[in-house]
Amino acid sequence: MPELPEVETVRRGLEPVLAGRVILRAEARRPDLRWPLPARFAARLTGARVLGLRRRSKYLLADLDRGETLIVHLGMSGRMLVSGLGPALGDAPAAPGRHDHVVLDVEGGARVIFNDARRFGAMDLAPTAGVEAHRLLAGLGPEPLGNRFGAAVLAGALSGRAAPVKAVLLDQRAVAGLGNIYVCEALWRAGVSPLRLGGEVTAAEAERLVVAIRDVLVEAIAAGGSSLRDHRRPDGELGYFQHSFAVYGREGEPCRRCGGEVARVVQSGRSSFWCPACQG
DNA sequence: CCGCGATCCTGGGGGC
DNA sequence: TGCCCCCAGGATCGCG
Repeated sequence: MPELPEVETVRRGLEPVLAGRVILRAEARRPDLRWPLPARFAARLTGARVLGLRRRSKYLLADLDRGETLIVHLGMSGRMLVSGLGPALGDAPAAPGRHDHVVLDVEGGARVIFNDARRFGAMDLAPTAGVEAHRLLAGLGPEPLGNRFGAAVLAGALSGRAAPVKAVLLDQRAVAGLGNIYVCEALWRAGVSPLRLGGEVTAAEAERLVVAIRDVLVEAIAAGGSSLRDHRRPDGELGYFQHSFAVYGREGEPCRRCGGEVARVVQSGRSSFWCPACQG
């Protein structure tokens, strides 16, 4: 599910609930997520104060006052849901249900539940110092909205690659945080076919791709992400960027630029949506 | 090293 | 209503 804009939306929703607060109680209801939860997971969280919430690519990082950082990946279907904000809001802490794998009760009465039907999500705890060297984070490329990403960096990642540009953009080592939706949308905005080989992408196209990637991510974050099936904001509300898709999920519908028909092609098992008329 | 198919898991939607 | 097949926002692993 969640690509960078959805994870950033979750981070922003959790921050006011978690930042500066003590986790009074933690419960691991199912330890077998994508990988097993680390030893003494609940005990290491219980009593810890959350110093702040960061995002790296599609990972949420909660820094704790004990020198550890909670690393969270939402996988395909993961959600972080907040309840218990108080009777004034008509909201009592939700009783954990099916697929609610981790429950955090926070100082002040809020409850944060990690729900993940498919269990492709993951959590781990690691020392805050050097957390960027954690095995899940070490190989990630630059943040697309950060200063270390640009046309030269992208061109370098594409250069010499025989894989389609679609695959290179999905590979988190080239640039970190894009998934199937935003790669399709960025390629459409840049006028580049997903089928083009990485090594055949010109410098001008790489520049257009950088602009397109940044624009689509910024717009999607402002919309609270895209809610197709699984994505929810922590307050349960939906994102609405799905209404702005130019190509994703629009096979057979008219291209918003040229009126041609949006096509779908499967590349390494994932659907690519594109306009053959205006993506060369 | 590179590219790609298979794989983990569950649920929703469409067709019959 | 029920069943079956296909599809899904991710990322790793192993094979050729």
